[in-house]
Amino acid sequence: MNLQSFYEEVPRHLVAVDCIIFGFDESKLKLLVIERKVDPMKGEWSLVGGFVQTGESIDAAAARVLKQTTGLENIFMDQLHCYGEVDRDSGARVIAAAYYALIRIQEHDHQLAEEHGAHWLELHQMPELIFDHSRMIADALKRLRDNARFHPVGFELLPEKFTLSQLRTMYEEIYQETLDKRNFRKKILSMNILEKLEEKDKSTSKKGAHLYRFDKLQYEQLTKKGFVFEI
Amino acid sequence: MNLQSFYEEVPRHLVAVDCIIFGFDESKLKLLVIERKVDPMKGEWSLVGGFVQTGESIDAAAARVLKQTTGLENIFMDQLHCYGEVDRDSGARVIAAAYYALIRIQEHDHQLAEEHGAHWLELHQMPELIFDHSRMIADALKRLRDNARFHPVGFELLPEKFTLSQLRTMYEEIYQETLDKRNFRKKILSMNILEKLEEKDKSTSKKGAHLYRFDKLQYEQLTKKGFVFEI
DNA sequence: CCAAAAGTGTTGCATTTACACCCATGT
DNA sequence: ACATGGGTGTAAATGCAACACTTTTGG
Repeated sequence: MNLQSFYEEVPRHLVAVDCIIFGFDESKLKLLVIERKVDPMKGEWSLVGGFVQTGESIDAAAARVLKQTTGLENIFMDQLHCYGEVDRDSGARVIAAAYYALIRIQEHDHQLAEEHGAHWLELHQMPELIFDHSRMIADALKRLRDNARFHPVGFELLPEKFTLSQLRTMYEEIYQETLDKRNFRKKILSMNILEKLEEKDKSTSKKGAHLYRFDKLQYEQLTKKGFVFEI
Repeated sequence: MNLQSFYEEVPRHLVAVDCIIFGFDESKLKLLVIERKVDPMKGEWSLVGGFVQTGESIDAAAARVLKQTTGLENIFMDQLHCYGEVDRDSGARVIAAAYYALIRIQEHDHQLAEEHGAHWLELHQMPELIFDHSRMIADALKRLRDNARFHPVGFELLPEKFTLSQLRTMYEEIYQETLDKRNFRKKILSMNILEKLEEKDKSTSKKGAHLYRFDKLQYEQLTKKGFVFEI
């Protein structure tokens, strides 16, 4: 068998990417889903997705799909899982690599999203989605929870400057449990990975809450010395 | 655009599976690697792999590849990651889903493995492998460590009956750190997920060490009640 | 002046770590 | 009788969870 035939005898497959895009809007964890515009399943709820092109890495395909619907680039995005059941897509045999992304919901291109039929829905009011997309969402949520516990990825969901209340609320949303205000503060501040700003956010109280910024550089320094983030 | 053309316009890809097969041989964590028998890279070290066939799920393809080289079925196997860089395989554009498996090294078909040019190599004397296979191994090891910390997957590497010393040695191998004998015993026994057998293993000491068996059913019961395994 | 969110410490309890000697037995 | 790995308990330190009041200020 020569080199040529070794690869040529092998069947080829459609490969798609699907994106589970998380956003945090004030106090709620939300997902970007679209009304599907193509058959099969036209009009049904779906994740945003697309096919991997020739000469395009699957990571690049996922980034492209994300940009198409949100206008955003250089976003936190991680491969979730590759779904390869033969009949998972009712239109054809499609292997799907799912990616989950954490974006700052405020910063995305609302108009672009609207043009694509995209909607931000809260997690607990998610409708049934096509194919195995509901399963993907369940898997992504589990992954987000696992990941956010030991890595400071949550900050990707918040504006650059945030209050400790916002931060705590975000974690409460992710884990669906209330966190003690004092213990949370103590823990997160003791990590020394937040930069306290002079500015205050007065939008939610008369007194105003200090704004903080995640100090990524400092986090990386500490990590090298053995520090492990944990919520 | 009709349904037919929607899928037909899309490029198709070769999809491979590669298996990172871990085994624990007495006291060492090992990996099954082969001397590649086809071009390109014939004769180089490689993970065992194969192409996803038409009508075959990617999980099934991985299970098939595992069986081909070890003779084993119904093995703990988890998808690691899908590697999709365009140039990762120098022979053609191939998207690879990597799986990692934990097997009881004693139970595999040695002869079959040998026929496939397979060798068990210790982790820290692993040669350079083709393509991105070394990267896959690094990722798999990290995943094994993450997974074994909170899930009782380590038992998949041990014989059905094992001593606490074997169990501890296995974790020491996985994490490359020594564990206190008494504290380890205390912790693992307090979980109530091990069944103590009457039998003793006298192969490593005059006195003989009690054999234990992982009680999977019990573990699942406890898990339902909120128990979380942790080493 | 009052409503509403921000900010602040202490204590008991549980968990984790460190650590050293006796036991059983085959040779 | 002795060498070898198996098996056992306690005390100190650390980390974690529970808990309530004061501060600020815009309206």
